[in-house]
Amino acid sequence: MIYILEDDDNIRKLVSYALEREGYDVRGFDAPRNLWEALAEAAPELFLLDIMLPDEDGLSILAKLRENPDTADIPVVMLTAKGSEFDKVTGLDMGADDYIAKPFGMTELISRVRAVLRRYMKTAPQGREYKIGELYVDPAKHIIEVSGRGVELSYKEYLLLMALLEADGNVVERETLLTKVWGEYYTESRTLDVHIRKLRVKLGEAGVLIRTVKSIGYKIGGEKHE
Amino acid sequence: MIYILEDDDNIRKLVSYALEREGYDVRGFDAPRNLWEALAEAAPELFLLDIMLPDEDGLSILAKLRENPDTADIPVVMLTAKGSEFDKVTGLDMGADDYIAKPFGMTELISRVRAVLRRYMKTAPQGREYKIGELYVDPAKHIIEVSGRGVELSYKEYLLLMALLEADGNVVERETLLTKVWGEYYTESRTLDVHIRKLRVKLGEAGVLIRTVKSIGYKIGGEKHE
DNA sequence: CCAAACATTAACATACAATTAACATGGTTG
DNA sequence: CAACCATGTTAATTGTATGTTAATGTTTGG
Repeated sequence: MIYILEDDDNIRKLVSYALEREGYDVRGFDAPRNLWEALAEAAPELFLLDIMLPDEDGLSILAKLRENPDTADIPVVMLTAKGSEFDKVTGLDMGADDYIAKPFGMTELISRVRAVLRRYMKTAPQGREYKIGELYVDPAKHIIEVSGRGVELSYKEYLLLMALLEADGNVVERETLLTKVWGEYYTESRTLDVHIRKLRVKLGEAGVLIRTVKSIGYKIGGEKHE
Repeated sequence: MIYILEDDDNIRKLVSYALEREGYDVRGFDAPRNLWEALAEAAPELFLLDIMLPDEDGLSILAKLRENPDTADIPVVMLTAKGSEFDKVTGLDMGADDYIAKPFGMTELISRVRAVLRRYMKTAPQGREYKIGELYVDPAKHIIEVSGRGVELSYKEYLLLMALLEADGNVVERETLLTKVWGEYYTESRTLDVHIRKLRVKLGEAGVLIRTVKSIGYKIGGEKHE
C-alpha cells in the first residue's frame, strides 16, 4: 500500500492510476489531516509527499513521520514543484529517501518508487520471532530456546513446531499438521504422535505448551479454541 | 573514500574538488582498467560512474561491481549525459542507488551523494567488516583473519563465507548457497559439503562458527538474542 | 608446457532422524 | 463398569543427510 499526499487532484489521480497499473495499492489524500486519520488505521509501505501543500508543508509532515516510531522506517519520496536545489537538499537531509521534481514522467516515478521499495526490502526484517512463556523461536536464525538454553530440533520436529506457532494458539487439526509436515501423501500411523512426544520432551519445561485437543489436533500456548 | 570514473577531465576534477571540500576522500579514474586495479587494493564507500565511457560503458561496470561480493553492497551513483528516461530506468533497475543527469550543479551532486551515503549508513552500520568471535573479515580489503593470523581462501571458499556472513547469522539454505556460489545451474553433488569442510579446516578454531542446520542449510555465528 | 592450486566427483562412513509395530493409558459412554 | 477409541509411550528397524577421504578433472601462472 502506497499513500500519496498531494493537493492537486489531477496529479494525484494520475499518479494513483499509474501506480495501480503497476500492481500497487494506492490511497490518495488531498490534505494532511486525512492522512493522519488513515495512519491511525494502517501504515503504508511507502509515502509520496508533495512538498508544497496549502496548510502544512510536506517537510514538516516528513519530520512528523520520522518522529513517530510506527512510521519512522517507512520510505518517503518527496514530490516538488520547485526546481531549486535548496529544496532538494533540505528534503533529502530531512531524511527523505528520494525526491522527484515536477513535472515528472510516470515512467520515472514508477522506476523511482520501485528502486526505493527494492532498497527497503533488502533491509526489512523478514522472519518474525515467537515468544510463548519460556519458549523462544527465531525461524530465520533457526534458534529455539527454552529458558535461554538452546534446543536442537530435527527437521520434522521443527516443521511441526512451526506449524503450531504459525497458528498462533489456534488448534491445528491432525490432518493439517500431517499435510504441512509430511506433505500431501502421508500414511496414517502413530508418526504424528511420536513426533509430538519427542518435541515435548526436547522442549522440556516448555513441553506442556503443546496441548492435545482430543479428536481434533494440537495447539500451542494460549487458551484459544477452534 | 569515493571512487569516480569519468573520462572527461574537467568534470572529474570539478567533482573531485567539490567533494573534497565537503571532507570526502576522492580518487578519480579516467578509464575502467585503472579502477579495477585500485579495487584490488581497497574498495571505496561509494562509486560515481559515468554512464558513457570510451571503451566499456558504465552500466556494464555497474553489473560487474554487483557481481563481485566485495563490491556488491557498495552504493553506486550514475552520471549520465543522456537525459532520456530510458537510460534512467535502465540504470536504476540495474541496481544503481541514484543517478544524476548532466549538467548538474555541485550542490545537487553533494546532496545526492550525502543522501545515498546516509541511506547506506542506516543499513550497514558495521562499516563492511565482520567480526564473529575470533573471525575477522574485511571484504573491502579482502582480508580474512582468525585470531589475528591471516587466512588464505580460494575463490569459492571466499564466496561461500561471504554468503554466510551477509546473512548475518540467519540460516542460508543449501539451494541459496549453491546458486550464490555456483550460479544458477549447478548439479547436485557433494561439492557444497566438501567446500564447507575446507572452509572449516582453513578457519581452524573459527571453523566451528559455521553450523550445519540439517535439512535446511548452514549458518554462521552465535546463538544470542536479547 | 609443466607444476601447483583448486574444483569436482565418487565412494564410503557415520550419525541420527523417521517410521513402524506393539503395547499402555486414560477418559468417555451407554 | 466394561468396552471402546484416541492418544501416549517405547524400542527396534529403516532411511537419509551430511561428513570425510582420496582420486580425478580443470585452471592458472610462471
